[in-house]
Amino acid sequence: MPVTSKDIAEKLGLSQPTVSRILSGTQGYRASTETRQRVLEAAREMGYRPNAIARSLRGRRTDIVGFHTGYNYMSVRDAYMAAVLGGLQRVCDAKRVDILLLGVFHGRNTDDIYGELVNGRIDGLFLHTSAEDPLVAELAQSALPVVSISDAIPSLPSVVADDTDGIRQTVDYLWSRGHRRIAYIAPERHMISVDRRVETFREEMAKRRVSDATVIHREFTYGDASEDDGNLDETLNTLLALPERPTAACCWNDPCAMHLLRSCAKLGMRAPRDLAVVGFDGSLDQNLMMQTLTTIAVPWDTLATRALEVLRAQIQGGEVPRETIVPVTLLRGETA
Amino acid sequence: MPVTSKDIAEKLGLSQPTVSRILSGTQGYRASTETRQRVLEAAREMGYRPNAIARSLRGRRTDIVGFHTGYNYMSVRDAYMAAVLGGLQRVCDAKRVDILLLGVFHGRNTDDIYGELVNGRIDGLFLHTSAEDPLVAELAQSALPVVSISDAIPSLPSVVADDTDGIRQTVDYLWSRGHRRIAYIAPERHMISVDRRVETFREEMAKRRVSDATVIHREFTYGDASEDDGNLDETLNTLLALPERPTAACCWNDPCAMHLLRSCAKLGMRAPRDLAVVGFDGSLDQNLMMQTLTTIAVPWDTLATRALEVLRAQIQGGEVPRETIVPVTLLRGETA
DNA sequence: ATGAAAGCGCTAACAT
DNA sequence: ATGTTAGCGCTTTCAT
Repeated sequence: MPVTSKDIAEKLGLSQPTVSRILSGTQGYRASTETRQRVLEAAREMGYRPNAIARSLRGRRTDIVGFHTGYNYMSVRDAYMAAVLGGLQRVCDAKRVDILLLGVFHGRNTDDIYGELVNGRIDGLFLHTSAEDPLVAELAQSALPVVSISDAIPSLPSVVADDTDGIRQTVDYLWSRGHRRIAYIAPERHMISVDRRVETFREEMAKRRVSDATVIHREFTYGDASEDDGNLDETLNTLLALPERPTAACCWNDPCAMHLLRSCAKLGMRAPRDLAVVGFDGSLDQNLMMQTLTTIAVPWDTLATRALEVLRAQIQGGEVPRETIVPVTLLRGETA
Repeated sequence: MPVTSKDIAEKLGLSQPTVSRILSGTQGYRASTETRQRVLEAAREMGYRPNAIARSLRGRRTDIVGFHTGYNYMSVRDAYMAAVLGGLQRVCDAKRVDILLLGVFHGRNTDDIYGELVNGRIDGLFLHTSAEDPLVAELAQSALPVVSISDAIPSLPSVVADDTDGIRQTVDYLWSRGHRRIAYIAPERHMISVDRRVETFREEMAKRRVSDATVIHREFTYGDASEDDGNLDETLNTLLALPERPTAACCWNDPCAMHLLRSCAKLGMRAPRDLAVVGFDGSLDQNLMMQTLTTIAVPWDTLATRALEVLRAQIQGGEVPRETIVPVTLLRGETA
C-alpha cells in the first residue's frame, strides 16, 4: 500500500491538510520550521509519493496532453510521425507535460473515440488527422483544447509548415538551376497542405509562363510497408512518357521522393543527372541515406513549440490564432 | 461543466449509484428495463462521459502504461525508438491500453524521476535504458510492474531479441557466401545485448578456427544528428588498414551499418562487392533506402506483444519470466 | 432492483 | 500556523 499524506499526518499527530500543504508547496503557507522539518523527514522516511490521480481529480488538470492520429494506417514507425512526435516529446518534456499516446482505436466508432478523449485524462489534444475525419466536427464544438498538427483544419486551431513558401523556394531553386520542365507529384488523398502546395506550384510555374505545369496524382503506401507497391515505378514511367520529359520532380513529401529515387535507380537513372528530385518535410534522417535528399526542411522543434503554446493558451482559457505558420527552409542535398 | 452521473440521477430522481451501475455495466446487476432505458437515454441526451480520473482513483487502475527511455539523447525520432514504440502502440491499442510517453526528465534527479513513475498515473512501465541507470535499482525494489524492452536488465523482467541466434545466423550466412575475414563493429557504450552479440561472434568465428576475430569498438552518434560525425569513416579506415583486410562487416545495429555504407560510398566502394555489410534490428524502412540492407530482423510486433503480456501478468499479480527471448530472422538485402 | 453511506487521496475554504 | 470540513466523480459495500 502506498503511503498517503494521511498516513504521515497520523504518524506525526498533525492534520492531513497540514501535511499536504507542506508537501505540495501551497502558495502563501508558512509552516513552522519544526513542523516542516518533521513532515519532510517523515515523508522521506516513509517513501511518500503524492498521488497524481487524486490531485488531478481535485484540480481538474493532469498535465498530460494527448496525441491522436486519425490516419490509422500511420504509426509512430513512420518517419514523418516520428519527426512530429519527436519534436513534441522534446518540447513537452521541457514544460513538464507528458504525452498520452492515444490508440488509433481501431474498429471503434467516432463517439467512442471522442469519449476516450474527453474523459478527463488529458488537458488538451494534439490532433493529426484529415479535415474530413468525423471526429473533427465533435472536437470543434467540444470544450477540449485541441490543436491540429501539421495539416490545416479550418474548424480547429492549426499549426502548420509554410507550404506556400516551401514550394516557392523549391521552384525558385530548380528554375535557377536551369530546370524548365518540372513535374509535381501529389497523393490522391485530399489534404489541405497538399492542395496548397499544388496550387502554389501551378502559380509559380505560371508566373514563369509555364501554364500547363505537370501535376501527377498517385497514391502510394509508405511508412513501414514491407514492400514497395510499385506505384512510383508507374509514376516514373508516366513522367518519362510525357511529350516533354521533365528534368525535375517535386515530390509532395520525403518518402515519396525516396520511392521515386529507387524507381529511378532500377532504370539505371541517377539524381540529379537524369532527374532532379526534391522532397518536402525533412522527416528522414539524412545520415541514413546513401544520397542526401534535397528537401524543404520543416523545423519540427519549432512547430512543436508553437503547437504546445497554442494548446496551453487554450488550456488557460485564452484566445488563440486560427492558424500558425512555421517558416521552412530549403535543405540542399545531393538529389537536386 | 461536464455532466456527471449525479446530474443524471438528480434529473431522473434515481440514486447516483444506480446510474453508475447501469452506465458502467456493473457485473451481476440487472436494472429494470425501464430504468435502464431512461438512464441510457438521459446519458446520451445530456452528453454524459464517464470521468476516467475518478474511476482510476477509486479503482487504482488507469489502463495506461508508461514508456520511459533513460537514454536521454534518444528520441522517438530515432528509427530504433520508433520501431519499438510503433510495435507497442499497435499492440496496446488492440488491448485498449494507452501509452503515456514519459519525459526524459532532462536535468532531474533519479528520485524525482522515480516519483513521476510511481504517482499512480500508470499501471506499469515499459523501460528502455541501460542496466547501469540508477533508476533501475529503484524500480527493481518498487511495486510498480516494469518490463525492460529490448536490452536485458538482470534485475528486471526483460523482453529481448535473440542476440545469440541473430549473430549465429549472420556468421553462418556470411561464411556460406565465402567470407572468411569478418569484422564486428560494436559501440563503446556497454549494453548487455551487444556483449552477447560480440561474444557469440567470437565463438562462432572460433568454431570455424578463426581465433582472433576482429572486433572494433567505436562510438558514433546516430539518430537525428544533423551531421555524420565521421567516426564510421575512421572505422572503415581502420578496417582497410588491417593486415588481413576483412571482406565483410557485421554492424551492431542498422544505423551503424548505414553509416558504414556511406563511408564506403565516399571511397567509391560498393557493397557487397568491396565489402559486405550486415546490420541488426531491422529498424529502418527498407523502402526508403537506395540499397536494401541485409540485417537481422527483430519482429517488433511480437516483441511488443510479449512485453505487454509480461507487464499485464505483473499487473494482475502473477509471476513472470526473468527474460523472454524473441526469435529473429535474417533478412537478406542487397548489401551482403 | 434500488438506495444510503463510505471512501479512493488530494486541495481549497473557512474557522480558530 | 494549524485543524475542520467539504468535495472532486466514481465504485463498492451494505441495507432495504
